[in-house]
Formats: sequence, structure tokens, C-alpha cells
Amino acid sequence: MILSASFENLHEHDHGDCVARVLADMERASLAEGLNVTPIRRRVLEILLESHAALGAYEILKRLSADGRAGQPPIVYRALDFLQKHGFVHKIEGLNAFVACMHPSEDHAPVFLICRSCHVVAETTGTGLRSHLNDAAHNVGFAPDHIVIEAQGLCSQCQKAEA
Amino acid sequence: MILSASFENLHEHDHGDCVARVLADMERASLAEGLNVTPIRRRVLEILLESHAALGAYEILKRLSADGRAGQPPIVYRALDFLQKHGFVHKIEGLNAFVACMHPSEDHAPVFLICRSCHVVAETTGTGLRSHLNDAAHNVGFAPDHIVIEAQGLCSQCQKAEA
DNA sequence: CCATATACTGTTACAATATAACATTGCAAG
DNA sequence: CTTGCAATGTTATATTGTAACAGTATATGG
Repeated sequence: MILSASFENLHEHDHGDCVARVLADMERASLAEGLNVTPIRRRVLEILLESHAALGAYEILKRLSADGRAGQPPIVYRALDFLQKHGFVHKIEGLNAFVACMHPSEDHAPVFLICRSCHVVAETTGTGLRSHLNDAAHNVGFAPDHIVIEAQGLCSQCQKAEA
Repeated sequence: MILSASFENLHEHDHGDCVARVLADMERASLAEGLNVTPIRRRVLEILLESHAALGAYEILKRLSADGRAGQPPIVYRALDFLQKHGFVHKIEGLNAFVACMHPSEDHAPVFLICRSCHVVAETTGTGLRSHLNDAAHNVGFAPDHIVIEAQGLCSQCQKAEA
């Protein structure tokens, strides 16, 4: 398997570009598939895109409030449900937190590398890994419909920082 | 990769034997490694072994109370911490629930198959899968220290039942 | 134009999961 | 015998997530 994402990219890339690109992807999908991208939904995705870290639902809620949209938890959970259902957001099960999908337009099978120190999440396309697991599961008669693959550890930057 | 566990085994095996075997494994380990296996810790493992399903901490607490050991959440979480630390219990991140390890004495790299319908969890040794991910992560400079691989879906029994 | 169906948002209240902090017990080593 | 340590007991609270119902806006057919 080749993991495509690198943490260097995430630490150093042009962030404004990447936020704009993914938001544009969503607009495109909303036209093509008739999705209803409302201000709240767009803003929640934008908040997640503003960092590459996973954010808890209540942290997202705080940031919504900070720009005048005070509200209660269901606001956020509903937006997250929508975004997850349409592949714009993934839940990181190991953190009970959420992260924006970095390549929503591709059909993908995400594998997450989660840094304990800087909390950046790299989303990679682990297609081989997943199909392998999927096949092996079917061989014992099990039919997976949702596969979670997450690795927590230290990214290269934070390994240097610790040394 | 070969997944070793099958759901048929879990539905049909001699359950008393399997509970006794794993508890005996723990006693052995406690002698060999100087672990302090207290009544609460033993009982929590036993409760998890009584089903092959993942149980929430509060469900475990309820069952402890049912046999006279009423108590508060920290009781259970502390026992679970101990059992996880020593490899007798795994947390299923996708369910916020816990399951007894089925082969604690082996050094292993668990992959979980979780049935949505009967809630049985099959723990398999996905060593190849994990080392593959581990290698790929190191190739991009990421050093994993904890890897979660979980597949939710339907076991063969429940697939038949749905049809 | 109106009725009403639908999707989204707002709000209250609460359920479920988890932990911090401190008190108590019991045993073991000096 | 007292001091230290690990485990347990207890209170309180933090964090994460949902159920249920009310309001709003938009569209759509009659």
C-alpha cells in the first residue's frame, strides 16, 4: 500500500487554497447531485477545513457561536450527519471527533494517521488495505458495510520536536 | 490475510469452556508477571466473556450491581483500564464498548468484525494487515503507536436471517 | 392564491459515556 | 507500628450525543 498524504504537506501547504478547493468541490457536488448546501452546513465544513485537526462537535459549536450563530448541539450534529452522509466529513472514532475529507470528489476508502502531539489528521487512500480486509472478511462469511482504519502516533515533525 | 475467527464458532462453541480458558490465561499471566488480579477485575472480565458481544461500561456496571457489587462508574472504568493495559480487553472504538480478548496469551494485532444485528464481535489476528499499514505509515514518516481496525457489518448467520 | 407537504432550523430537555478529585481501606516493607 | 502504596469507594461533574417537538421557509399542486 502507498499512503498518499504526508504531514509535511499538511503543515506547509497553502491553506487558503485547500479550504477554497474543497468548498468548491462541495458546491459542484451540490449542483450535480441536487444537494442542499445551507449556510450552516457550509460553515461547519469550513470550520473543519480551517485546521487539519479533528474537532469535537462541541468545539465546532463554540466556533459557530463565535461568529454570531449561537445554537444548541443538534445544530452541529445535524450538519455533521449531512456532511458525513455525503462524504465531506469523516468521524475519527478513536477521538470522537470530526475531520473534513480532503478529496471528497474521489471515491475513496480512507485510512487516517492521527498525530497525538499536533492533532493533525492525514487522510490517505488505503484502497488496497481495505479491499484486502473486505475480501478476507467475506472469506469467513462476514459482510462489512463500514470499515474503520485509524493509526494514532507521532507525525515526522513532532518526532523531531520530541527528540 | 487470513482471518482466523468465524462467527459460527462464536455462536456454537462451548461457552463455559471458553470463559474458563481465558480466565485461566489471566491467572497464569498474573503469576508470571506479578499482576494483581482482584475480584472486581476478574469479575469484569468474566462479564465480558459471558457474551461475545461488546458491552458498554454502564452495562457492565449494571451487571456488577446485579451480583451485589453496586458501585459508581469509576469502578468499571478502572477495571477496564487495567484489563486493557494488560491485553485482556479491547475497546471497540466504533461502539464505545468493550470486549474480552479471545487469545490474550498470544502477542497479537487485533482486527474486529462487528455484527450490527447480533452484536457479536469476532476478534481476528490481522497481523499482515497491521504490519502492512505500519510499514506504509513509516514510509511517510509517521510512527504509529496504536492502530484501530474495525469492520461493522453482518455476520453469516444474520445475513441468512435477513434473507 | 391558498393549502399543505417537505426540509431545514431552533430549542428544551435529557441520555449515555467518561473522568477529576478526594476519602477510605487493607496490606506490605521497613 | 507506621508509613507507603495500590486498590476501592464516593461525590460531583465533564463530555459526547439524541429525542421530541416548535417554528420557518420554500415549493408545489389544486
